[in-house]
Amino acid sequence: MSKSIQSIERAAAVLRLLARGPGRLGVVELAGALGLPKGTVHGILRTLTGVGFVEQDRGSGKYQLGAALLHLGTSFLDVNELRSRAINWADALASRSGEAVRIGTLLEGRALVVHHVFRPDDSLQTVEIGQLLPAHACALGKVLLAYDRAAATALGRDLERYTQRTLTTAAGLGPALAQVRERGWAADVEEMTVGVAGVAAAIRGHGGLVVGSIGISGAVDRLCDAGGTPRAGLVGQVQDAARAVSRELGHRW
Amino acid sequence: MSKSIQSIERAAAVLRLLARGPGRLGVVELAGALGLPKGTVHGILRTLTGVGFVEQDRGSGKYQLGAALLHLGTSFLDVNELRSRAINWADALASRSGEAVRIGTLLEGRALVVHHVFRPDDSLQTVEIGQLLPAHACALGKVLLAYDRAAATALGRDLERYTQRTLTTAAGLGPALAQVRERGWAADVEEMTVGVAGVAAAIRGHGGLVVGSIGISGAVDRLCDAGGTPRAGLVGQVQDAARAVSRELGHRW
DNA sequence: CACCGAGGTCGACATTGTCGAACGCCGGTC
DNA sequence: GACCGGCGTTCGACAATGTCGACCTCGGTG
Repeated sequence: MSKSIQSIERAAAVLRLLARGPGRLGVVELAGALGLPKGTVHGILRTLTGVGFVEQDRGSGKYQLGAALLHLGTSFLDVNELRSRAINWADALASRSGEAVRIGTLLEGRALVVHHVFRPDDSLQTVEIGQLLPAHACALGKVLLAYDRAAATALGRDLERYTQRTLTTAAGLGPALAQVRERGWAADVEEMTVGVAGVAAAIRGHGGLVVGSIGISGAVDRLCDAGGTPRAGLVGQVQDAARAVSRELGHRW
Repeated sequence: MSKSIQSIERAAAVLRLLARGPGRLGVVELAGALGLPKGTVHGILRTLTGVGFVEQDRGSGKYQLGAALLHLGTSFLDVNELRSRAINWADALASRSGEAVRIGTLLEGRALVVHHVFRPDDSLQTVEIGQLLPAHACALGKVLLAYDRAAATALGRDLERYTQRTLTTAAGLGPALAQVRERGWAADVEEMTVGVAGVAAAIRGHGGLVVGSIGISGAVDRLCDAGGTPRAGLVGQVQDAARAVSRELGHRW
């Protein structure tokens, strides 16, 4: 691959920083984070503001993400083949299992939620589409890591801890991923949130490459038996759904 | 405002084209639409692919939007003040009125849905957050146009027709917007979809500037009386909600 | 099998973005 | 209330940078 266009890469880096940072950021903060002169960063921000990707807060003068990105994001959902092919199967899995279903794909070493079906009861739930989950602490992400060696090694040694049970070392995660490959499914039991567990399996595309993952998540005592192991019936349902989506994407078993 | 950075503007134009076009687009299609040599467009696409804003379909070689945009879009929702301040009031309006609630803001002359609360029953409904609605054919959009002369004039004379009742001329829309300003609320009765009506009112920010709109939409026979006029009670509820959000944003009445 | 059109590459050119210094503004502080 | 420091912003000279069109490779087609 030849050279990339510098200014566009920098603009993308600015947007990524604004997405990560909790709120608004100033010119000098961004310049510091990127190691660029503030004049340069200001020019990028001016342009991004012009196209609606960034908005400036009047008064504080700081910058935040702009509305145009929201439309781009949902437009992505419209054309994303993984999602559109999987929607029906996700609905079916949700009603059969009685749990919330999510579909994930790998983005920058984390699991991006591209689809989300609520648990089929009337409880309060929020849409999680577009969220980035820590790959090492959820079933959805473990599946993705298990079949993407590059992403798994790029995570580094020390992983962020969310609960007592989070796998926080490469040494601990490696065997877990091997087990995922062996069994064909992944689980997370209170590794990200206390009281919550998940089960997921891989979705494969044309050439057998893993392009995403589908899984359920919910209260530990519904998903797992007394020993803390995911119920076999649910695991089977998840695997069936993953296979069905894979077949729909053109993968031959 | 000084000069903007050319390559970033072009990259944004590419993304906008990809978002508009229903599916994937090729290098030459994009180059043709932008009036640029294809070598240049290819360089932009290569860079956008590198940062994850664009994905290339293996096999066809065509390009589509990338996953990174989804996360940026939802990150925008997290920091958007209009949305975060309005969420509680939107929920309240939905349960009081019994209808679906949407909050909109102006983007490129159309109404961008930044929040959406389902109608409080168990019917099948899809999330509309991120959608761009035609401003001239929905209550949400009419409110925004009524208080933004620049956007209203930029629409041009001939507007797209969706139903028999769509206002398709500037001559027809002008008085309608004047009426919105006068009454303080807007309505659309089967102007975008047959059988569906909507009512909306303006949300004002700090300085009294209109920053968005909030409204309900649903079946005509629920929202309107026999004469096809929105029920006064519902109009009042929408106006109350709009006022409440405005107050929360710092607007003094 | 030649042809067309697709996506992709390459290198010379000068346009284009970069950079650092200087400006104006605001809010603190002494 | 004069000062200072920090912010976002502007400006212009320089050269690094992206642009552009010709060229390449590959599939599908008549």
